[in-house]
Parts: sequence; C-alpha cells; structure tokens
Amino acid sequence: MTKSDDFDLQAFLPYLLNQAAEEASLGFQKVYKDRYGLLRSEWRVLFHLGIFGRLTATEIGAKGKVHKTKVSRAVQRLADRRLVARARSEEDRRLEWLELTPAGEKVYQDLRAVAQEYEGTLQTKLSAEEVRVLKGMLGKLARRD
Amino acid sequence: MTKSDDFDLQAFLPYLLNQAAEEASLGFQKVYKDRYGLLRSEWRVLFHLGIFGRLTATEIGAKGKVHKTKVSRAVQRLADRRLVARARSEEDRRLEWLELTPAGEKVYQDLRAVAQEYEGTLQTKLSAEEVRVLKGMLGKLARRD
DNA sequence: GCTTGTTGGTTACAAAAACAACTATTACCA
DNA sequence: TGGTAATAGTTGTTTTTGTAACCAACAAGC
Repeated sequence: MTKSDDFDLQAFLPYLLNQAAEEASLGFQKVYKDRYGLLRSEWRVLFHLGIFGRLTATEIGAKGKVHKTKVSRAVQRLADRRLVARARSEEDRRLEWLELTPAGEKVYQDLRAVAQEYEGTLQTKLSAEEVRVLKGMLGKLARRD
Repeated sequence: MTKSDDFDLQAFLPYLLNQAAEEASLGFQKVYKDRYGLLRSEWRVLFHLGIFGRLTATEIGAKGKVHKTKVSRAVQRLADRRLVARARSEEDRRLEWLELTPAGEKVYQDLRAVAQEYEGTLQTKLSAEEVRVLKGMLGKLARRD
C-alpha cells in the first residue's frame, strides 16, 4: 500500500539494474570465491589476461573500467598465488607486462567453462531473442558518453 | 586482439549488467551523495519510507532486498540527521515504526523529482518500447528463484 | 510458570572498496 | 640540458560492507 505518491522504485532504472546485476552475479561469485578464493576484481583481471594474453595493468584498467588501485592489488594477490607472472618492460621501465602462468591458465579455463554454463542457466529465464535484445540495450546503457 | 579464445567478456551477463548498473547509477549517486551526503542504502531506505509511509526495518529489508544490518545502519544515520523518526511499537516492543520527518519528506520529494528527471535522461539512450521491454527482462532476472 | 525456539534489531570484528598521497620513470619543451 | 609535467603503479588511511555473534522481546508447548 503506497501513499498518495506514485513513484515506482521497481521501475527506476538504476535500482532495477542494480537488483538484476546483483542477482545475476551471485551464482558465479559463489564459484570463483568458494572454489578459488578470488575477489570480483581478481577474476576480472584473470579473465582479461586469459582473453587478451599479455597486458599491462593500465590496459586492464581501461578495458574493464577498473580503478588502478584495484588492479594493482588484484595483480599482487594473483602473483603471490603464482597465477599471474609479472615482467618489467625493458623499453619503458615504468610498466610491467602481465600474463597468466600455466596454473593461472588452468584456473581461467575452468572458470571460463563455468561462466559459459552459468550464462546458459541465466538465459533460461529469457528467450534467445530477448537475450540478444537485452545485451544490445545494456551495451548502450553501459557506454559512457 | 584476443588469443585463439572466443569468450566474450562484454557479453557475459553478470559483467555486462554490472557495467550498465554502475554507469546508470553514477548520475543519480552524484546528487544524493553530493547534495545530501547519503549512501546508497540510505537513499533506498528514504525512498521506501517516502513511498510506503510507515514501515519497520524488517519490512524495508524485505521490500528492497537489503540486509538487516544495512537497514539498521542506514536508519541510524538517517535518524541522527533527523530525516527519519523512530517509535517503539506498543504492541510488540521488539519492533520500531519508522517514518520520514518533515525534513526527511523534503529531501525525499527533492530526490524523487531528481530521480524522475534522471530516468528521463537515461531513457534518451533507448526508445520507449525498448525501455518497456528492458524493464520486463530485468524484472525477470532480478527475481530470485 | 519454565524452557526452547523464533523474530526484530544492534554491535563487533574482519574483509573490501574508495580516495588521496607518494615513488619512479619517461616525455615535453624552453 | 634542466625543469616541469605526465604516466605507471604502489602504499597508507579512511569508509563501507559482510558475517557472525549477540541481546531483548515474544510465542508455543508442556
């Protein structure tokens, strides 16, 4: 029962998007957290390296819109656990090339398979066409302008 | 340039939803944060009380899927700032009725207007039909099952 | 009445995120 | 050159969040 007021919170995009995002993240989080003890920023860094190969921290930050301090700490933990190898660049000694170690590659391949399967279960809530349309619209909303 | 690998991070729903949600939240956050120093959980509690009137903390948590500790702390801060009034129930002395003070009501009315206007600017990225469809799908995704 | 379990809400402590300041290296340019 | 600014990344400090333990009030069964 609402007051004389007609604002619909459930239809307010920032709120609704957030609820959907949170709900959608839960299932996958459970895997990367419970199985590998990773944080959100860590699986993201791992995936960027898995997909793109050798990158610098800044490149990862730019591609994934992750702040550099988060990338720095994620890389630190991943390197401590020997999932990522760091190598200081010779041309520009400020930057460091990052890539997955064989162990990191294995974790990535596993999580990638989980992600693909999870994506499938999420999509059972929608038709294939709906998913296509949804992703297009989310892409537009995610774009900064 | 990707490796031989075909996983598309930008098309992974948890990731994409998160990016869209974060981007969509920014503009509104700027207002409730800069103008009133509120946190996300705080504007949510405020809006629930603005829309529904008198509620208990548990009811707010249930409606908005907010954990009770977040509600508790949000209410505490809102009450400290005299935006929310708390009254111990006589029938059941465990629970407390919450409602907006006149000052809280003013803040709510202001933010509500901002939210409505902001929703409009967000929607310029999409057609009216797209928005309708999008909200339906997000609703399905947000639903826990 | 007791006593066992449940509910509403708070608090304490640990984990994580945000923000700002800092070091080191390279680029620009007068 | 030498000095200033920009870039890559790290570290320190403060906020916020998450998790679990907790207290007080009520409910139900005996």
